[in-house]
Amino acid sequence: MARPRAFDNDVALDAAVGCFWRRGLDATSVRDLAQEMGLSGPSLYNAFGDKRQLFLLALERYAETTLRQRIMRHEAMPSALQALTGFFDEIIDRSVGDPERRGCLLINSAINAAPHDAGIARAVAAYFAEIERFLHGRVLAARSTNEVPATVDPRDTGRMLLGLLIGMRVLSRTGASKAELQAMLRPALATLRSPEPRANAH
Amino acid sequence: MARPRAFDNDVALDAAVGCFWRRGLDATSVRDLAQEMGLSGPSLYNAFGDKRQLFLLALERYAETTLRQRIMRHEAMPSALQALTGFFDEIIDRSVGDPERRGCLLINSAINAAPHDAGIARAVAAYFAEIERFLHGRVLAARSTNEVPATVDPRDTGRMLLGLLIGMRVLSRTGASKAELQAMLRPALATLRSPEPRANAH
DNA sequence: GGAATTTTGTATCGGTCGCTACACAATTCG
DNA sequence: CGAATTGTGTAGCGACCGATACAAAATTCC
Repeated sequence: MARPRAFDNDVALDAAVGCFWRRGLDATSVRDLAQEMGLSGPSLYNAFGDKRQLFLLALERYAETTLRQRIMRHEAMPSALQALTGFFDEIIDRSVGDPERRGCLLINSAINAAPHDAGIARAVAAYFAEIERFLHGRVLAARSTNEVPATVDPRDTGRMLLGLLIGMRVLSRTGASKAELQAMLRPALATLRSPEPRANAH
Repeated sequence: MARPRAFDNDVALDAAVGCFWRRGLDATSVRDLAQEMGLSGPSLYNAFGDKRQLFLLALERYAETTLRQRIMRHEAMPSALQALTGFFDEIIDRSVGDPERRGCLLINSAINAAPHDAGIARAVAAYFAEIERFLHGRVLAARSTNEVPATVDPRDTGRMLLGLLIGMRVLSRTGASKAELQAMLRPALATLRSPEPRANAH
């Protein structure tokens, strides 16, 4: 009923995700965004509202294409314990495999956008809660199948793994090596695997 | 041999630390800094160089007055295990006790300043290394006095605790409660205290 | 083919950014 | 008391910021 758009919405959003991921909300200018998204000034405002709304849309796009997709893929695995280890292994690989060392957009946003904006803070907290729900759920599932001993507290352990995940992502942004990331994960996973050495020693 | 300065250097630096701590390097303007530090424009440049140099000085001031002071205080404790638990307890208290939820300046800087500035990245990595050295050293000391079993790997565990510390600081910036921070720490410290249940069960 | 509607590109708005030129004030040395 | 040196305050530099006015272009409905 009117002139059609000359760009693909999701492709443009992915480009915006890349900008915010690299430089954060404040350090990314609307001109940077427009250029990287392949559209010019007013088209951006016409399609995505102002810069803050575009940021929120980019956060949701990131959560959908990166976070939830990864969670669902690992929740479908038969072994809950392998889902946890595979989840972290994949994050390590993605972290050190990124030559730009962007870390995680959600975690970056928790630091540099959330404190000044209650709406962004609420969104980021909700995404964190999704991660924690996954971790907690997998620990719970692994316990129910005796992959993990009953002495492991699912809620506390889920939170610990979330904290460790965040720490790994921050350190990966400052250039931590794959070996360092694997090392810091090892004691935490060892807790899950064999907190009672006598039980599975042979 | 000339006109004396009308302000105290450290007092002004502490004010700069507060600015950068709350809002980060990019989001803090030189005008904000000058006002909060109680001096006007050119005096700031005359005394501290440009904004980036002031930021590096503020990082060092923060490390000296907050980080190293806390590390030395806990390294002086007779029990290395209590030094670790006390270190984390204090950080939890400081985190939830801060009404502005500023988190940790070093960690905030790792996210929003380090990626675009190799010098800042190097400084932040060095401060992280100081924390890791403390954590690693205390685990090592606790192991040598059998406060912690020999099965605990000091290097891996030190790195894990550093990652967990970072995660806690990030989550504290988004408004995590004291109970949540304590919960995520619990499984990690439990690993240190009793990784072999049969040994100290009674 | 118009009328209506939406997108696109140019040019630009007021505001803020980091930073500094310049004149003036305050101190030490002779 | 000058002379020399350093800190301070006013004013303003060019550059960039987020956001928009406006007209031309491209589509659908009739």
